Amino acid sequence: MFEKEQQVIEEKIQAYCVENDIPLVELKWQPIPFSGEWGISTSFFATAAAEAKAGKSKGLPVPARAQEMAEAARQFIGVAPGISHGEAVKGYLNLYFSTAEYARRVVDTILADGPRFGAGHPKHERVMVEYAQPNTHHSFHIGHYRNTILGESLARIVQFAGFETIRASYPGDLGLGVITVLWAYEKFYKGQEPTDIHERGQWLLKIYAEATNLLSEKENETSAEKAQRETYDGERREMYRKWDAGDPAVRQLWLETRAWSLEELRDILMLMDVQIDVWFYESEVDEPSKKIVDELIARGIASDERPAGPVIVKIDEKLGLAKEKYRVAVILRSDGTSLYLTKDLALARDKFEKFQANRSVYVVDNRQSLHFQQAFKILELWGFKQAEKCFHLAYGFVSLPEGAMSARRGRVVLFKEVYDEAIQRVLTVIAEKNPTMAAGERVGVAQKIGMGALAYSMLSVDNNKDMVFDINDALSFDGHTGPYIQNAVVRANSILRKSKIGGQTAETLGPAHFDFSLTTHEIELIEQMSRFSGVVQQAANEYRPLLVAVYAYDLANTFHSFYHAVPVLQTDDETIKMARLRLVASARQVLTNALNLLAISAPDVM
RNA sequence: GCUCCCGUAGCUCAAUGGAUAGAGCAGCAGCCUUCUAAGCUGUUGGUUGUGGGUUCGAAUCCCGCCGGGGGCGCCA
Repeated sequence: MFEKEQQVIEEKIQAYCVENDIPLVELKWQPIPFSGEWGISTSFFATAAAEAKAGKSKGLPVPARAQEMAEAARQFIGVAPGISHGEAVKGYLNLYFSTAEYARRVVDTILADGPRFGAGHPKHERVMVEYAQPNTHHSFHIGHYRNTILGESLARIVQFAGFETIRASYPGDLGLGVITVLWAYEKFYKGQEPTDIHERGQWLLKIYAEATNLLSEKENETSAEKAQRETYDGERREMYRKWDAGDPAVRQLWLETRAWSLEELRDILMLMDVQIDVWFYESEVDEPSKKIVDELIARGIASDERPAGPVIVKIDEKLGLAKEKYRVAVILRSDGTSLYLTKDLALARDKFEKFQANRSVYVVDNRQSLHFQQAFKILELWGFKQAEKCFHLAYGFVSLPEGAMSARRGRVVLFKEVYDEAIQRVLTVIAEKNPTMAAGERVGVAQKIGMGALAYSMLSVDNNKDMVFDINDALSFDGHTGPYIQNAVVRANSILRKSKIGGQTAETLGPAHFDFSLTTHEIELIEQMSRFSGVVQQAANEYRPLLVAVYAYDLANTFHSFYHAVPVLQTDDETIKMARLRLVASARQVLTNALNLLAISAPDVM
């Protein structure tokens, strides 16, 4: 936020080094990492080490020489604009800001920029983020939720950082699993249909689990049971064949039941405040993907082993690798039908060519790492330049305390169940903690808090870590949680609500003066808020919503401490009161902006 | 066999080459006639799985080993 001042100082340090024949390596600035102190610092270790290597050192150990340089640089810089004083400590040069001036500038900027505070400059680059890829004919479970909240948060962060952003969903509407549901529905449940959107979606999952059970080989099964099972399987295969041949009745049934799943999905996305820009369906890239296979065969990249075997790409061999790494990938079944991998080839191309993406991020769990490595390598072999702009953002999969989730066995935790439970639990807490809250307001508040708790529990764990979903942890409202951060916003609100002065609010009152003795709580608050845009950029560059989640918590923590220790409305001095009111309004704004990047909104009261 | 991910306080997790490895939960001791106690303050708790290496400096990078999980020719 203070680029100009920083640049002036950098130039001075560079001048100092030139004058003294010091090979300056880098100037990496970081905030002074001590709470309640405000400024920037840089170390001289790298430069001192470089000097020693170049044989220019005077025989001093690196740390001592770094300290010497820091001290000399401090003296050389002397008086710099915006800097109150400097100090050289343990090889670091610490420069402290002129508090009053910066405090005012930070607060004024936040209140002027409002919801845009922290946003990056336009990057003139378009990023497509693909997430929310549940299979149809199943129901949306808590693993899909991790995927979706991660993708949505990433999309918001990338967009806020200044990239043009396209949100893409890719439901799996094809394959044996889907056909299994169609078969069982037609055979056992035809004509039935629950009316509620969620009941209907969940019912399909139940049918799937039942059907899988009927079709699985049992231990000690009798010959009659075996015959029964094989008959069923034959019927299912026949259903698949009909689908592939475009049989109107089967296609009609497929579209109808698919719509049930998609309606449920859209309803959940609405609850999550997710708006998808582009819907891809596996069924739509099915045909185009087969054409790519033909081309790969024609160009000798793929080997066609039909009819005895499938169409394969021997990736390691093509790359001339000695050890097996990308293996052999099957890109077309021997019967000519496409696979998941086949379709991803066509989809990748469409993303860049039809939607003019410059980068393509796939938010998919880490069990599919090999799949994407293969897909990207095949694209590369095919000569598709943008293959290098494809990035698989892998995240650890979600399991349950009793083991992995399994749709087949019906052992899943559905998102909707957790959502309903969340609201019930929050309503209980409201009844206990805020009994005066208006009845009509409670459900809306409960939704925000419940969703905040859930979202934060997912986003506050780094994406590459596997996670065991425990509903009690996920719906905790104390400590390191979403509601803790929401509560900071609510407390700020409460102060501001009571602060109205002649119809004016803290935002509309003019600039406040901070030239009084600030407490460490105030300094820390201002320091953290000034770092927000840097956090956004880093999170966008590294595709890591976690960084924003951590930031939001730290800021809320600082605000809670401030709230407890520093009086605002009870301050007698009007100047200080104004300044603090604007500080509170700023904190509320930055917290709100950060929460928004996590797809969390704070209620007005809680 | 090959390959990917993980291992940090009793538990769940931060810190990804820099200053004193930090939070939450659990435990202990305090704080509501004072802007919302879903909060605040204090405190207990660490040989960062292990052995080497690189570096002025390693939880972080490299190699080996141990432990856990995932993936590997016609599932998605």
